[in-house]
Amino acid sequence: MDFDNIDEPDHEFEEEYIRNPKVFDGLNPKQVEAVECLDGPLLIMAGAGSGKTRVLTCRIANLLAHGIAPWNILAITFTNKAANEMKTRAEKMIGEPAKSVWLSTFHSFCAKILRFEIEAVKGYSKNFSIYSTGDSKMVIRDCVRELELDEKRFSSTAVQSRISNAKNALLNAKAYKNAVLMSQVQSDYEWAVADIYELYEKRLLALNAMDFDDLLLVTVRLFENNEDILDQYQEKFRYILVDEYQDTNKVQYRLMKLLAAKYENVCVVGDADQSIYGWRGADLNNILSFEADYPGATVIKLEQNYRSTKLILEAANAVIQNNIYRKPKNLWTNNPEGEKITVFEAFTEYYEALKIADEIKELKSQGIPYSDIALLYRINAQSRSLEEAFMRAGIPYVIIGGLKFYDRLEIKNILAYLRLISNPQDNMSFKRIVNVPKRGIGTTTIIKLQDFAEKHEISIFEVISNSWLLNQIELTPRMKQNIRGFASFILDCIDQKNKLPVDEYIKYILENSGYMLELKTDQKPEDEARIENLGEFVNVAKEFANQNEDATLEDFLNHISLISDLDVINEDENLVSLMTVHSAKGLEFPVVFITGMEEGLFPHVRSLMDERQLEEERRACYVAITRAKRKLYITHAASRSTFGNSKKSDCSRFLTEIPMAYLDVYKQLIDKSRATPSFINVSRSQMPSAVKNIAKSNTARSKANALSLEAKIRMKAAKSKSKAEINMTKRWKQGDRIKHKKWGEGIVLDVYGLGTEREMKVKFLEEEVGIKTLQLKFAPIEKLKD
DNA sequence: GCCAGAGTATTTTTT
DNA sequence: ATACTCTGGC
Repeated sequence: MDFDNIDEPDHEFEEEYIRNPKVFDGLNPKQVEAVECLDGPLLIMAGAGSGKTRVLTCRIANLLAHGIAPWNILAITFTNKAANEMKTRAEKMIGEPAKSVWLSTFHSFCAKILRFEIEAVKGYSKNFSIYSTGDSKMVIRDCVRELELDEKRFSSTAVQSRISNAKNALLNAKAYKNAVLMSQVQSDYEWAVADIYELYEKRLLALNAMDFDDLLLVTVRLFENNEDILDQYQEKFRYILVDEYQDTNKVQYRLMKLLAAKYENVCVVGDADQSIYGWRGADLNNILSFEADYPGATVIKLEQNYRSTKLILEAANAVIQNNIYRKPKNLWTNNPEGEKITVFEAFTEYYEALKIADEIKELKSQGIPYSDIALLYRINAQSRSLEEAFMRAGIPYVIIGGLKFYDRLEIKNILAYLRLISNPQDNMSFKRIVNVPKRGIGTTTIIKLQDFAEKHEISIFEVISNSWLLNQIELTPRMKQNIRGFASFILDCIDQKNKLPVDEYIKYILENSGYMLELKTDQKPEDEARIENLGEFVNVAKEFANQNEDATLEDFLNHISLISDLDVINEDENLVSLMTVHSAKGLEFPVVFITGMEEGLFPHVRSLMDERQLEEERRACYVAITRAKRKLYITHAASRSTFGNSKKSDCSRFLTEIPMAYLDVYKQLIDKSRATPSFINVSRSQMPSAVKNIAKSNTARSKANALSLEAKIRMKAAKSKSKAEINMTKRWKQGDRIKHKKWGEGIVLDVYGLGTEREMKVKFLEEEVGIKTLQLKFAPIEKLKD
């Protein structure tokens, strides 16, 4: 393989653009334009691999070069990974001042603001706890129980997602209740959810805790209700950059809108084709209506891809073209053509994994390091079979995301200690560790304490740390002794707080609580790993303490609550990376395997019913393909087992959307005598006669699939045509400018529905008209030229 | 209060 | 297939 020049960008830019060679070095004209445009609203439409991060980093550098103070710049990303990446790159380029730029995720940005300003929000104090999804589910479960609702019907997962959606749409419990009241279909389910939400909201407040969504929601409320505070931050963040803007939801949109309102120096970067977070409220309209939002905004398109080979990029384009709700664009590359995409079709996921492991060993022997290779899958559960095969083959790997750091029991426990110490109101944390290690304080006792605390509207910890209160409760003297022992330990810890560096402090807690001792003495098989993980946790704390010298316990908790995995990808370690397609966003690898390319898995079953969701799946597939720089593998299994029983599965429609000419297809042969599965090439060029028939049927099937898909699209078009209205024959798409007889000019935000039911959402320029939904068969509209 | 064994939901994607 | 919750006996 000859890819040596693949990372080298064009040097065609004009001399006059070069002011600061450091800032503009190696950028193409479009990129330079983006880096140069510092003032006013700016939308950068950055295709996959078009050097987006680089442009953002250079733009920050350029702001600094123009004398803008680093603390006046706010850069928001979606994941910690992206934030870290940009931080490192900025520091490399700019040095020390880069450290003073506020560069963080939406969530940690809000957490930071709230630690400063929370006093302005009624009911919260600055040592509030941040609850992960798991924590908040527990609170919800308690609420459901208290309301005596059916726990099966109102599972914490289902309710939590409803509440989360509501919060992402800027609805608090009261607003949600109103929305249910106003809606035509008032299901009893929604009513109950509204009740749960109300109680949940109340509970969190009493616990002095926020869930992830609250961080954003409360910050928005804070700014909305306190003009002076908002003004202060508008002044502070005079320059704002938002990455992955296509993934912002309503709350995030509002937050940015508020912060940018004064100076409008807001630069957003995104790619509508890479929007894959619709399920958590991401609203494509945010990016599509940016120009309408900020009249006079500059728009720059970055369409040159520096990442992938021509063939990979073409394959990605071929797939994404099947999306109907999409603005066409032209992503191109100067990179070499590259190798064909290799496709493996195995019998089962077991063989699929085995074959991949085999191939990776082969790549390794060709001199490709493990760290150049990534395995992508649609759902986390797929990682298991892959892991097994890797372990057997002795291939070192790392799973990115997935098993979350704070989801491990021992980490949850030590975090609960820290949270209780920091925020004694936090009853959830209290309950988690009051009997870890075993202190003889069981559920019955805890319920007694909790009932008493609730009756007097105080926290459980307040009850047990006060002998007089404790004596009001009927308990055996022995039990009281146990409880007092626990209380005095926590009080002692509170006393010690911030006297030691966090890592030392954690060690102190682990030793003196007796938790470590219990893990060491109990001969449970999993304890060894738990001790190791706790050791790792101490290391993380140490790292944190070293980097943030006078950081408090709260700062540490803040940091740790918002980190999903042990983010720091050890780049020096030579490991194959395993991750979901979603967590691969923003990353790139020389060699990529996309696994489980099957109908029902990718696209996932739950998206098959809805066209919009299916298109989101296709975008996810587009993201997956465009992660690959040089070599792409796509694998699928003819049968896959879920919940223990195996089911036949067809190859993914997305795979059939890639022209056969780009593919090199291998099928598994029936050969039970071998330990390793054997595969045979069935691509037309070198087809052995023995398998010709298989290959034929395979090709025929692909063609049939492709045909039927095309036919479907044509049918849709025909259907709309048959209704003869002028509007229906036109191809309306997002971003079109239109004129309405009554409401004047507007921008199409969304077109959906089929045939005569086809509708579109339009944002009209006239302020009081706002956003309307129009039925295409009736609406008196005409298209305006761009 | 504790534990073992039965019973059950779980699998979309993340901060 | 596995991880979590619930139950009943000690």
